Amino acid sequence: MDNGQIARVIREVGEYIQVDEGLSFRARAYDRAAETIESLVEPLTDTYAKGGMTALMGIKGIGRGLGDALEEIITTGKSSLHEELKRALPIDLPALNSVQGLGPQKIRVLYKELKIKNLEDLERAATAGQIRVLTGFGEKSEEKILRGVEFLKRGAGRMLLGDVLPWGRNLEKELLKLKGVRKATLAGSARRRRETVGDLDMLVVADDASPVMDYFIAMPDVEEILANGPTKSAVRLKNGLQVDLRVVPAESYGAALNYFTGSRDHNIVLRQIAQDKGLKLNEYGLFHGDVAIAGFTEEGIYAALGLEFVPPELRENGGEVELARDSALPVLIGYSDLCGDLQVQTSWTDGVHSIDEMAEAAMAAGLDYMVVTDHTKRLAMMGGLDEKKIRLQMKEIDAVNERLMSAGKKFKVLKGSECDILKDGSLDLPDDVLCELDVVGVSIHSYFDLPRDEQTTRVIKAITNPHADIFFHPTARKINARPACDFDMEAVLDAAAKAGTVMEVDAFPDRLDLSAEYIRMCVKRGIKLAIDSDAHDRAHFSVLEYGIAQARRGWAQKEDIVNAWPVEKMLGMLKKSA
DNA sequence: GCCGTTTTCGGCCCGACTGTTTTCAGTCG
Repeated sequence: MDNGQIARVIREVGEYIQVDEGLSFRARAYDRAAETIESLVEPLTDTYAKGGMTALMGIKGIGRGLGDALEEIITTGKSSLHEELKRALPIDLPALNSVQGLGPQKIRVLYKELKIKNLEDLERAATAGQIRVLTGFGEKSEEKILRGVEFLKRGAGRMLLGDVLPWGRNLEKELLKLKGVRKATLAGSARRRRETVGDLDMLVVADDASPVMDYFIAMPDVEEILANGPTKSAVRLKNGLQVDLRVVPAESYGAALNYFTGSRDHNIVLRQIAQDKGLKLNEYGLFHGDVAIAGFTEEGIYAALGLEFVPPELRENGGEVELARDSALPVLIGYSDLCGDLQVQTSWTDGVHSIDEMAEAAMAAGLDYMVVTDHTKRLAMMGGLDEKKIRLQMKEIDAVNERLMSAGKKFKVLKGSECDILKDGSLDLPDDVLCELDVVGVSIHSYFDLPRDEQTTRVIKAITNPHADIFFHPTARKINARPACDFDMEAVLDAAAKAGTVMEVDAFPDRLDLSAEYIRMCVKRGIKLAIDSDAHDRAHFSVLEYGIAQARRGWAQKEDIVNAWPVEKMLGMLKKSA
């Protein structure tokens, strides 16, 4: 069992307890433990294998009781407490909990009074008007439940950051045009640049909140108004995205921004620190008694808590607060630090534009070099390049560079390949061709679901090939569409470290591959990374921003990223196989 | 259920909005 699965069991136990006895501190302890387990880098099974119960209880928030429960889950694969709670309360709790407006108390009443166990029961009872007569419910809550079930049936889940961030930025601009609006800032998980977001949180400073609210709930994209109060409103857009808006006074802007950026766990730790200092932190400021001692800016909040400013991308309670206390946070790779792009497709295969056009676009994006990495022959339907064609392309690249030079441009186009990894881990181009290339990327486009051992062997063989410089989009996942290839990442990273192979952070919004967790593992091992656009169109260089965000979430610094370096230094870092 | 440079007991993050109530519990973030 991985940490995510273990955390899910623990969280569910907490939720059953909540239905059973209300929001007790016992229930909260399970919930917090689940959060903690999710944020752990090391697999809990390894922790237990190495240090047993003592190691489990060494984790903050895990004591005797939760330690016992975890030990049972790790050794037997299930939890008797979990089973027992499910027997006593035979309901599909995760499903019912996912209905907006339904929480543990209402779920309990629905089960006790109407024997509602799942979404089907819920919808039937609501349609039959049985819910409105229960105490604590009414006509409106019954309608809300029906809308909630309807929404779930449409299956809208978390959306890609790349799909919603542009919309959020546009909303910032529109709000700033309104009279009396002084600030409009996107907060929440979008500001932390999570790869997917469940909703958008917009924070506004305005002299008068009501025109802001009027504009917000009347936007053309709004399908449903979920809440509309004097300082806080929430809407659901036609595409299913929920957007929350909050208006605060200027003196609270920093505190509110911090509060609404989260994450929840990061905030809880900050509040505990405030409490330890005899202070109180909320979205209006940091208070000593009734006196605000910070609140205008986020920087002021952190400073008053004795902490270094924590970049939003790090605020996941993954050890950042402890380092901030020691002023020891890493200096993250910056959003304008990239000098080159090591994965670019052209019209030679499945890209839209010519090498010249892509070079122009890369220059316009502020880059000094790019590597042309078209697909290889196994991808026949994309016109993958064989030995002959790639040699022709190399000549074309020489010609492009000559044209650039004679035009007085410093920009350089490098010769490369996105060389297919075959089923047995060998590469799709012969050694003598690979030798002539500046940068060889290797990647998986087939046999995604080999058995774990076989996939691990395949990947290690490919990336330890003396010609393989970079492992492109390593897990080959597509967010919300295709799961990651199953291989032993620890073993692969050990092999990469030994062979000097660079790991890629593919910046495309539906890939973002590696994930932040794996990036952090690379950083810890000293493995170098490349942040690439995987551009198939000249407009795609803009996605580099998402790759940089992902690298920042993985704690990467400029020296970890090879394409944040000048071209000679970057090339010097690659394998000397040519 | 967890935790402790005051504590092994008595705390545990905090506030807005809704709907159902007639002063507030439940939900959400």
